[in-house]
Amino acid sequence: MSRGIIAASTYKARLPVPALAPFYYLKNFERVLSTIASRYEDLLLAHELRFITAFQQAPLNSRALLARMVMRQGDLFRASKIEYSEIGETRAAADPLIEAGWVSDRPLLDIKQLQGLLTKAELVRCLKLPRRYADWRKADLQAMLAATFTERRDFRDWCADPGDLVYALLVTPVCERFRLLFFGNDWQSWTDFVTADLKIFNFEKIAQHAHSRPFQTRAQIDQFQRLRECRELLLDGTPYSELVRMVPEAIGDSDWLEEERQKLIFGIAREHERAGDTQAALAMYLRCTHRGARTRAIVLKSRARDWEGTRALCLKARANPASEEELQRVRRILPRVCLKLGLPATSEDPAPVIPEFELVLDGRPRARAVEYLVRDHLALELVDGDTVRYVENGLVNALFGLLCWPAVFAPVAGAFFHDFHRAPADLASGHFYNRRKNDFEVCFSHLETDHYRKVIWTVFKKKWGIQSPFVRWHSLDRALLQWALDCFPAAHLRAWFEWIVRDVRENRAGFPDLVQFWPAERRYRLIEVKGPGDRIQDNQKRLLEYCLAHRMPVSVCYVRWSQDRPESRSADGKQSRRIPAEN
DNA sequence: AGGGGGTCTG
DNA sequence: TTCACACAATCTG
DNA sequence: GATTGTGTGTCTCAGACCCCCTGA
Ligand SMILES: [Mn+2]
Ligand SMILES: [Mn+2]
Repeated sequence: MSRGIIAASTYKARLPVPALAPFYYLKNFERVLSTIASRYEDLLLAHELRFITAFQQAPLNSRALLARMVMRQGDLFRASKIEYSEIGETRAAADPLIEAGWVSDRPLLDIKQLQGLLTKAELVRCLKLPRRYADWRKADLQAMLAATFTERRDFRDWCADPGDLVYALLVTPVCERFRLLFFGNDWQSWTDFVTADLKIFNFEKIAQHAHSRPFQTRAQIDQFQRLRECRELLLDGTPYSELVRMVPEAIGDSDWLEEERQKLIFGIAREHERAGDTQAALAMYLRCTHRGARTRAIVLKSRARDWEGTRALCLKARANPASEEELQRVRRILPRVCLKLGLPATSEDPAPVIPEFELVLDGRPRARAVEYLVRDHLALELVDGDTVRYVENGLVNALFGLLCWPAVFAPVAGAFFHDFHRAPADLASGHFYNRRKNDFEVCFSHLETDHYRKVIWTVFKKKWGIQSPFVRWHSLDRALLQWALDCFPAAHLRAWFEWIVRDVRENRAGFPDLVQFWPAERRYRLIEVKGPGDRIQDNQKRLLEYCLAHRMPVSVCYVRWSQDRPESRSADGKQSRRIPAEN
């Protein structure tokens, strides 16, 4: 084989790989540092300030290397994998950031760290192992090597490769804290800069003056980190007595931190419950303000056969329900409890009857999601099969997100911290709607005239592709939107939207699987598909009942496979409630 | 050699 | 920091 | 029937790369 052929066969045609500008990471890290320095001027500790100052005074290449390491995953990097354009071509003989101990260019690596840096083939070559080890599975190789090599060595002492070295990032604690100060959470990372700059994700632009800082005091920062530790301990199955002592005291000066704290307490109570320690769980639930805590307390009390206590809690919950779910569960539990106590069951309106019909389909079960089969079956008889769509929550959420775009991204204090928000920070907080009531009123008022169609189309075109918690762009197209605007009455839109803002977290999900449009008649219906063995979920039931109360055309389609025997479901009185599949 | 799963990349 | 589904196990009346 | 918990498939940004498996 000639060299040319080898070269041609090993050459990988590189599709347009996005390239980052020279010193890309440095520029962004400097932006971050100056943001943090000015925003947290009053809160930074001496060693954090010292780091910032030392960084800013270091020479270009030195800064670029550190910035590159901070903003990428991991804390060990092979020099040969870092492009010159990222950090510059030459390195100073004496690097002040290395001398200060922020970075090391000769870290001692154990065999496992070395293995993380090299492929299996490279590892075998570097360690001068017999060629046959390259055929071992990597896990076996790792076990064998761990037993053979127990010492830590500099990379250049492990490998005879003179051209390469390894850098280690040693300031991880400070950088992790800066990440927290910048993003206000611990799930976002510096890679958001990259994905945003490459236009992989587009974020709504929030005016700088509307940005706030997530932490107002040093104590809040410490409390957040404490909560994070507790969450990790909880996952590790730490003894609860120890864990409970770790939980911070009530946080009076930050709503969202206190909510995080309550969420942690709820999680700990949940673990108590699972471990069978009902007493402790109940006590924690009763003191916990996290959504759902009171519901759990009701369940535990009724399980303990404390009927009086259960009833008292139920009545309290019914008078002031924390959520639709709580109300639903109280409605189910309270009659049973009253029965136990010999009290007359409080009269409730009977649950509305959800229209349903049955569809008998051929074909193998499980071949494809049953929703698609029903969609295609319904589409068969239509001129335009596209008018039946499998949308689930996507469509109504998108309409809501488009009409209410200005409210969702309203510059509320404490909602936006940086340029990478998919949603305001308090979206799921329970205060979300109240803090934007006026903005939502403006948006909803468009529904009183035909104006809302224009508003939705305008936002659709103007904001296309921008991340939103309610709009998933790839599941939207113009035809779908057009039919939705033609066929959904404004009153129905308003009812759905009010349902969503009532409890964003809980009520944005549960919409039926399919939507069918009759554009000529400006008519629609929603269909929840249920395969055999699938029953209506609680949140679907709540939404369907709400829709029925607003006289919307919703129904449930029960699917039966043609080779199966008819279910008893169709044998009893329910048959009469069926509505035909057509119309 | 080729496919699938997982991870990293920009 | 998904959501919905399929299925199993358990308890209750 | 109610309830809870489990696993799974779907979504993730697409493509390159690594590792492992299968089967000629
Ligand atoms: Mn569904
Ligand atoms: Mn369904």
